[in-house]
Amino acid sequence: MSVTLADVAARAQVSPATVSRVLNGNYPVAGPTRERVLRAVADLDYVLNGPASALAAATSDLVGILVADIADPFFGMIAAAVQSQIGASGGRAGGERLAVVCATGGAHERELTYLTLLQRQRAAAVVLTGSADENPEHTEAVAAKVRRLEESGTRVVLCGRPPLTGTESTALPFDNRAGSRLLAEHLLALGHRRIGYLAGPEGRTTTRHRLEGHREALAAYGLPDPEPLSVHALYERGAGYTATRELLAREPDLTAVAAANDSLALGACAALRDAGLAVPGDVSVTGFDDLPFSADAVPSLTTIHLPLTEAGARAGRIALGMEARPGEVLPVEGTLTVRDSTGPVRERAAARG
Amino acid sequence: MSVTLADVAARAQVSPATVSRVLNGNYPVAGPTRERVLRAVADLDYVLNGPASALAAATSDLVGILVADIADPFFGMIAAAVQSQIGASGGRAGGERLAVVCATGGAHERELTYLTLLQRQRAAAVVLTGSADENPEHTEAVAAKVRRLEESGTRVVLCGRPPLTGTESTALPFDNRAGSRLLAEHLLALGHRRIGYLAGPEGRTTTRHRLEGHREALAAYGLPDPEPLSVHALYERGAGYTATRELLAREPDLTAVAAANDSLALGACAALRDAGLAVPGDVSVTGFDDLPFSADAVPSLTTIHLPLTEAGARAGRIALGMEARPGEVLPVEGTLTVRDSTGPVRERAAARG
DNA sequence: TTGAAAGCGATACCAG
DNA sequence: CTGGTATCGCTTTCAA
Repeated sequence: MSVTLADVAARAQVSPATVSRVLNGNYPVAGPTRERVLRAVADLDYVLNGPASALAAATSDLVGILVADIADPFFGMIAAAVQSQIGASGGRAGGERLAVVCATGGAHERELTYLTLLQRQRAAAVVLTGSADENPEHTEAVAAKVRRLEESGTRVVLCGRPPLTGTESTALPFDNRAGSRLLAEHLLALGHRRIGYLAGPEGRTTTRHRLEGHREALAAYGLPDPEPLSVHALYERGAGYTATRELLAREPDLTAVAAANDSLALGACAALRDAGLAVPGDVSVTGFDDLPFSADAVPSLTTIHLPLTEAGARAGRIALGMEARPGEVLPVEGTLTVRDSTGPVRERAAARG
Repeated sequence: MSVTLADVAARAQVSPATVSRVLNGNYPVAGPTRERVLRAVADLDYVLNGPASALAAATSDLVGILVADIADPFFGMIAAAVQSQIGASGGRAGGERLAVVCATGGAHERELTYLTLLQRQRAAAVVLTGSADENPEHTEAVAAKVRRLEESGTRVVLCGRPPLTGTESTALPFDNRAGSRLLAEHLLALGHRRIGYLAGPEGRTTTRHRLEGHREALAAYGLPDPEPLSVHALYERGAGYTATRELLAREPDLTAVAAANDSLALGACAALRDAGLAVPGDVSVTGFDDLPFSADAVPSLTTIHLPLTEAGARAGRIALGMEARPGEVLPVEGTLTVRDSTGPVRERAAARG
């Protein structure tokens, strides 16, 4: 079969224990001995057996990252940042840790399934990203699973997600409510009064918080509850497209559309274009997440800058046990970034003419 | 400690062997016995120990996916498709397999590092995506690593990447040359003659193949070699921005810009806008990858439709050993999709006026 | 600083 | 169809 630690030990004329110590670098080993071992490792082209060491050490080098959708750059950026930290250094066996990225599709059930799978792998840490399902039963089911993971030594981090009470997990929540409020205030300050709102899917924390922020801003301007101007849709471009067409059919005199995330905003742009409405000027579109490409798609864009990379990197460090105490909550604040002016309100009829 | 298979066996009054058989479902077990075991598993809330079974079985439930950049939807779509297959069914222990996504940043060195890490994990399969480094030494180093992985039972799939000779890996290459040629032909047919070209980073297979296709098209029209109108840049939006500004400064009379991938195209759009050139009409921009959001960013877009989802799904199935014979090459053809008209050539001066 | 040896928890072969 | 058990390769006390 393949080369084992014993083979290396034999060649270096030391005991397996010593080889293990050299490889893990967690025990003192004399210089010359160390050299000899490393040479043997190189000579034999030896690669440690991960499962075997994980079994013996009762922990692995894997870090799980749960996201709703890998193809969505919102999660991609977070995952990349987490990985840049966990791959950077540390880890057992002088090695790097590997990121297991799991796409839940926002389905609660798959979230639990993946947590079990990661528990099975004895993952060193798990990072849960994005919005959480608000169903109390589901929340409790996740909390229970998290507790079990923690009992078996897995560190849990919540990134862009509310804290999970009764667990030791560290939370890095985003201030979605304030961000959304600022976004709406921006449109209101420009004079918009009939603002369509693309809310996310129902029953998710981000959806509710962002919608609440939006409402607060309108209320402060003495405007009626925006309920009739809001549509719920999945956080996907296609859903944003459909929802916007629906909104336009229902409320033809909108002057602006605010979206709860950038994917929805992109869909809105496409829908407006197909409806014969030019995007900058005629109807303003605002996104939320401030993804790099969004500014190209939505030339007059106002977004809330969520420091995804920073948050992901922090999550990664916490996952490695380099920061934070158990159960700590470290809010990640959003910053309003006006990418470009959304311009003055125009009469749709005129612009269309 | 935690519940083990032996505990389950005791509670179900069967041997550990039987529990293992029930859990893996790969040996016949009598109905009633099976029931009893499953009940015990549920009662004890038992979760299989992944490392232990991987050690005993000499293979794990992990599938590695190497990508250049997780935050790039090009790779995100492929990774999502691979995952949809491998998570769907099969796998040991009636369970699903987990995807380990590794971001190499296009760096050859990290590619080898990750392959070693996956070898250490005894990954069931590895999917290498995207362009390959053309340096012969590097190619040989990767091939050697792949051979070693294959020797230890890991299946290797190359998705959107050229075949690796001397290995048993299955390749699903894209026809980059033909795609790029079609793209340039499209612009030429519209009357463009001074076409800027944003090539990818030097020394990568996709860069070369796409550039060759571009050149072939120009040559067929009797145009000079486009060398002076080409700029190499990393496959990133920021690099596309910089490269386009550079190109515009050097060649002020361009009427179109073709980009070797969509990230570059997005950067080009931003650069043109900042340079005071409107995007549709004044200068045409073409992307390559046909990512969902690109059409929003580049309203007059022509792209080569690369069936990323289909290719990823096939890669996933092959990784599970459900398709293809060792060493097989299954080309994935691109299809020219004209998303929208890039419109007639206009005099830049006029458009600017 | 190094070695010997007892597990870690499942798998799969060999019997029955 | 089920049970006993050697084995997988490494980690980590405990001694020396």
